[in-house]
Amino acid sequence: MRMSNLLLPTLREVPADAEITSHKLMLRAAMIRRLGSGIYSYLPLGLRVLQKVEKIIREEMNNAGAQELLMPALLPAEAYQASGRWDVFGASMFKLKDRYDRDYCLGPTHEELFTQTVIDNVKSYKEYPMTLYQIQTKYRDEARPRFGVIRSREFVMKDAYSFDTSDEGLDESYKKMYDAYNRIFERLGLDFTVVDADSGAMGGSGSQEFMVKSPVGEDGIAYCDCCGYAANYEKAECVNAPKPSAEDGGDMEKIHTPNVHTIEELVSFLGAEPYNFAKTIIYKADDKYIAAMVRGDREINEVKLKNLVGCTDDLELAEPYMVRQLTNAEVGFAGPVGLDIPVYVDKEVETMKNFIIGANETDMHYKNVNIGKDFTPHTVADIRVIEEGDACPRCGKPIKTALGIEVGHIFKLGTKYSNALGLTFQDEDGRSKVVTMGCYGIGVTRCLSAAVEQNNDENGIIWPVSIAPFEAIVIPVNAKNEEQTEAAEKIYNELKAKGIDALIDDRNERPGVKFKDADLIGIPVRIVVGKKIGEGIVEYKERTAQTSDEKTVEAAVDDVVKFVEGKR
RNA sequence: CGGGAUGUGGCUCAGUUUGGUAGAGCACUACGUUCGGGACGUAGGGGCCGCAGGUUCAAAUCCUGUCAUCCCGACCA
Repeated sequence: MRMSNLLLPTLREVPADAEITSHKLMLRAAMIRRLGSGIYSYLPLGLRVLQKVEKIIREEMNNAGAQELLMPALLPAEAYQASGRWDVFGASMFKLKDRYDRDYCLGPTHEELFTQTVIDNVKSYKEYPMTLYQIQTKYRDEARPRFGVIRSREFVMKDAYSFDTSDEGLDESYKKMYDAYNRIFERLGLDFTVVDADSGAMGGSGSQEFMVKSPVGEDGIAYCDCCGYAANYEKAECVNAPKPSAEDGGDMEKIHTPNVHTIEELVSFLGAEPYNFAKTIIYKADDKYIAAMVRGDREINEVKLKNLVGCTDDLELAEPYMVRQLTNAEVGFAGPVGLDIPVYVDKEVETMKNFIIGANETDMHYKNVNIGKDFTPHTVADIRVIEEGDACPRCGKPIKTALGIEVGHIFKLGTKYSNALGLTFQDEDGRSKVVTMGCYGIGVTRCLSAAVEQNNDENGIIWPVSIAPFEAIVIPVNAKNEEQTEAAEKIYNELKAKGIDALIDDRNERPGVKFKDADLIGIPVRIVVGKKIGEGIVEYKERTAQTSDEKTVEAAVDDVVKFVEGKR
């Protein structure tokens, strides 16, 4: 590609609406442009990267035996109504009507459609197992689009679905996808971690996420360097870490604690430690109210709690007026004693003796409280958020935590959708049996952001060769020097003849501008044709994170072409 | 959906407090000088100041409403 013909409006200044590095760089490098909140256009450079990512995904999916097809994005409501997700997705789904007032949506994910396709076209056990996939634009009306294409409302997703006649078959199909995903993200040049995950709204039994560790990640992950355990915060199992009890060992006693609402205030007022206190939070679960208790220095894991309670809508904090009504006190004094709603207690609280709780009375707490003696929990379970330094649930060593960008997620769905929609197959014995499913997603456009987020320096993007928009750029230093431009054209043509994605900066710009743009858009190899071309010598340089202290290397023209070839 | 902020040429922003003919830098066009890390000079083009009402002799500026965008939280590839 000739740079003089390329739509590449690079920006010197950072657009004001970009916050994180990858978003800023993708805008500056003219990969994307914003059209609305969470809606982006891909300019030629961005599209090239997108297509390279898609190509890698296709190759690995095809190698794993999956078949590509393409579904519509505009979907009649029926399929989603049948599975119940028309309501479950609710506000997150873009819904619209046609001229006859019929309901449609823009597809947020396609379990229903793939399931229906198999129902319509596959009958016999002989045709299983089968894995189908597509790379397609998805639509989700996100509550808060953010960070450029990391969380956008229109995005490209690779979604795959496996169909098996047995649980063992599902395990096998799942493993194939798991392996393919590892190869894909390795080829994309991402530094990623596979974590156990909650299966959330998708339903089903097991699920894992592919996380790119990054400070701008939206998910918390806990991992152990010793045994390799890794899990999303939502899922990470917690191990009790008992702390010393308060010394006072008498019976439960009500104490006056004026204007003490928070744990911190309580700590300084009573001279106790946060872990001597158990906090009680009132939640609204569907149309019911429940209470949840964790130790004072812990946080409630709402995903675990929601799964435990089994509510279908979102679990949310109870409204303040309801807290007042249920506890007969101002917010901040809730406790389990005398509370007329189910109390879910974190298992760590069971290790506590003589602790302090709210007394359901303004400005009052109880001390010397003990489970069993003073109140009875509805349920005791793991409902807290894991913390850095907690014991690893597998090997007991201290756990580490990080933030991650979720680039892939794989699920064992089981029979959730096949049951709901009626996907069965006829077995050898002529009986009708239910198909078991898996589903496997990759946020394709999100991968671009993740790659940029992980690979950049103060000068711009540093693309891994596998997904770089161009593999090499040829820069004649002086556009008006014929010897230089001719030599540059020759190298460019040789690179192209060898099938290398090459770019030539044939613009009549000063060298500084060309160098800055080449760095910004992150081309892996830069070839500069300058003054020494008379001696048959050009320079080349690799774009790496160590750009500043890496030397350019002089070489003969032919050697440079060979070098670029060797980088692939 | 709660909390905070911002809307002025393609991009970054000043001007709003205290109403009085719309500004700068970058980008763009032409010419000239330059040419190894985002050059310089001269001359140009481009904005109903988010939108709609209102107050006023006069509104980017004051008032009301509305829309949009971003950030912080609850949700997800």
